[in-house]
Amino acid sequence: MTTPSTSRDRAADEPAVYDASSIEQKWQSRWQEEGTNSPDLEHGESPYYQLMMFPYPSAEGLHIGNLYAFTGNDIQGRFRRQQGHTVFEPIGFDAFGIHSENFALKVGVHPLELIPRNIANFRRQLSAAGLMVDWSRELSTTDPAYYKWTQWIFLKLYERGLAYKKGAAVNWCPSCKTVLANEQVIAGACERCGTPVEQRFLDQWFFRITDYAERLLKNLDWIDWSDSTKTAQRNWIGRSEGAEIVFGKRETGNGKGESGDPFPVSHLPFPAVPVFTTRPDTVFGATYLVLAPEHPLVEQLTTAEQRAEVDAYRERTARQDLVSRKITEKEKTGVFTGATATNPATGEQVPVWIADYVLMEYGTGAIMAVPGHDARDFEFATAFGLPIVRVVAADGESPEAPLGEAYTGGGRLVNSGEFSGMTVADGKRAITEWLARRGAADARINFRLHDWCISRQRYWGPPIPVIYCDACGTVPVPEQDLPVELPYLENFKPDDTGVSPLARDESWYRVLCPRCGGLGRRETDVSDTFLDSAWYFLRYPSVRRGDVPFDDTLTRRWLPVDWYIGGNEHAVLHLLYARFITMVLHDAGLLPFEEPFRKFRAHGMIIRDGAKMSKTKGNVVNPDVYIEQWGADTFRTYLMFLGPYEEGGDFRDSGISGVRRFLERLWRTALEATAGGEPDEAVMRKLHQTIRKVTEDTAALGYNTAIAAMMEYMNTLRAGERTAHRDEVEPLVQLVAPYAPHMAEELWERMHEGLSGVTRQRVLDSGWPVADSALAAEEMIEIAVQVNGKLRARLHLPAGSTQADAERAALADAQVAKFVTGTPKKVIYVPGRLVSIVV
RNA sequence: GCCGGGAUGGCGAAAUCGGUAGACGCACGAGACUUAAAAUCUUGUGGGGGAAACCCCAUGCGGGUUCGAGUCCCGCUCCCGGCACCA
Repeated sequence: MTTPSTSRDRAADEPAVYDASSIEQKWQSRWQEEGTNSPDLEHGESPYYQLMMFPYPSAEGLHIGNLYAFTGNDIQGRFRRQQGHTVFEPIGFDAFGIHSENFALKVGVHPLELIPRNIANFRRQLSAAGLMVDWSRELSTTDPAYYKWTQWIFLKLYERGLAYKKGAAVNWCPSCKTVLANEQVIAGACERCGTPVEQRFLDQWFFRITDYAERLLKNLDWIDWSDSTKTAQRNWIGRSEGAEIVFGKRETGNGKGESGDPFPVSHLPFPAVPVFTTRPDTVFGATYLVLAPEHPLVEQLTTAEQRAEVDAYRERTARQDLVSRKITEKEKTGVFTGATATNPATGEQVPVWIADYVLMEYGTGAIMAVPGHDARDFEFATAFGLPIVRVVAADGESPEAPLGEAYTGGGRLVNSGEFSGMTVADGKRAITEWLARRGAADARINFRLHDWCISRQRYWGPPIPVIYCDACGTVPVPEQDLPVELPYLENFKPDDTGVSPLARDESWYRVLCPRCGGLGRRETDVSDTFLDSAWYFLRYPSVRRGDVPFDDTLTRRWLPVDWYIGGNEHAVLHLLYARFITMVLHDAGLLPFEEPFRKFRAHGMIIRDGAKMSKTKGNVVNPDVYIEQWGADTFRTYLMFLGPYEEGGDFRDSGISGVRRFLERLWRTALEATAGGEPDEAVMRKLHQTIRKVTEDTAALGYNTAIAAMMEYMNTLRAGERTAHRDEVEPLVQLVAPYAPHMAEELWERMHEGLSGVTRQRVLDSGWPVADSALAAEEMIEIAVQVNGKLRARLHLPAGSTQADAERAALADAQVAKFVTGTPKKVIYVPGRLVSIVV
């Protein structure tokens, strides 16, 4: 072995120029050659599944928001790996869906051609960013080997009675002749052509996610997720406790039926109308009823005189799109049906109206209107001259005090018979029980969560694996016949039939019934993209298995996901659906857990120069340009430095240079470091403080402050005329490795050049430095001295100083003495921090 | 309207079991090196007063609790994100 040349000699020979581009290319190809990022999933110790939300591979390429998410995720993964975990950081592409399809239509290229092209571009960009991604287990939702199992999941739900078909309203653009998602309806018009949107009823497949509402809500209490995400899910699930109250049920009864049974038509005009309310305590103030215009009872209730008006109103509502119907600011409209119903509390007859502010899909599709204590009802009652009665009064308020607006606050019941005087809470309970005893009410819990409509009358998605047979009805495609492959359609544009373009390919949809062998017809709708993404994390570890969706052993070993990072824009839909599907598979005995993600954190949004990035503003950051100019290491580190990861940050070009300077200083300092002599004690103290801070902050996503701490340490290292000792620098290279992985590897290699044994070791597998609290401890501490709360002096005392020492030193200080006359009234001591003197 | 999150120097931001406000970085000023520029290095930088030592003011606005408040409480304003006639 030759005499090891020190880095210093080397630095003297050739100038240590930091060439980011060549270093990054070198390490990216090494990682690929050495399989660095493909962990041994069967045997690797201490598995750690670090997951990021997979991207939709758009034609524009990687968005800065994606890269921000991925970098933060990658740093966490690398950090865990250095701490000794076997880290699995997979990637895939969410490439089905309307988004891709619309884009393909726009540019006139088939998605089958377009998507692989986009994915290739994404691969290039993601590699250039230096992500520790396991490319050997990449997946795409559009791959038949993947969506075979998406279809299989549909079958599992179908088997369990959780998939069903029913008619449902959709937005329909009569000009584009297609179904629109709610997001595609802008102010009641089609976002593309501006034509007013109508409602249509189509048969659609639904998943019974509402069966899981209670559980989806309950588990939120214990899963370790961002609070903002949990709150969003809670609101979305929208649990409401209340009662279903029946209006119009005859007290004496006719000997048949429990509460809620609609009376036969012959009983006109008193059919029973069940309503849902969260305020059963206000039933004495219910002065009229309102039904959704499409409520089935409207037909029976409407009197001959009102028929024309009611029909006209219903028709008008039906023409309206689903979005603008739900606009709050809109003026209230409605029509009287001519019928009245009995208020079960007062026994009075109240008029029954229909109005579009009542929605058929929530509760019973009918409400008891309490204009005195509900803002919407108040508005309606005012518009149509309906009676307004006060049944709740705030403490000290007169029961007869007039209501200028709906009073929705608490207080005591008034004008409510024997219940007057009760609090709102007691009244709720008591009145519900009272009505229940008479068969006119039931306590009830309602959710605003609706069943998940998974049907899409589109082309670019996995065909729903169902066959319709005249003899057998709906027949699921047998498992062994999966996948039902999406056929190549030259023309995949949606048309005016309102059914999927797949319905044009007769050779595809004409099949034999798997049950009876007779003539059958495939379902021509495809499933929602959100179904593709509701289970992809289960597939990653088992992506090489063709025979099962997910391997048992691998799943037990790697799932649930240890840490999931993604945007809060998916707080409700994707994250809720993923939880739901996991629960269903758990209930089917296919998964040993019911929550898919142990830990979820939402990253923040990244804006630019104080404004949201958008193509129209022309302030979109193209990662390629920045990586080319500054290098991936600088770009990554800068992205993480601009603000707290969970809050996002403001991207400004001017800030990048500071990060680049920091890395260059590190580069020079490391290569100039000497192995001779001893490290400096004060520097080592700072080093151990830095290790502690970077470790804590990195683990808690405090990337910006972790970077600041490393910069601070770099300033310490470079203070004065000295050359750093390699023991002072090596741990810093390890700390910076998750942030600037290429440079760290290069430095690590150069610093160990000529040394045997460790030469082959990569910084990624070199471990994570451990802070030594003894070495980190300060010898001297600074104590602030306040007099009457104002800072008057700073004392430097030995670390072991007692309260008495500190007080003595404080009072002895000249500056302090100026403000302390006589004996202090009180002295407060905060150990190691301050002395507060009150005079 | 409801639910989250936020407001701190010229700018991005630190600091929240209440305890030295502005770490780190950008930008800017001064200096060193250079024929010069760039790069690099040193140094200064919240506002006001003062020759200085120091003093006063300052974390969106108005109150409060406290020896002490960016942090806690009450009442507002504005910004961002989400949901939105859910009874």
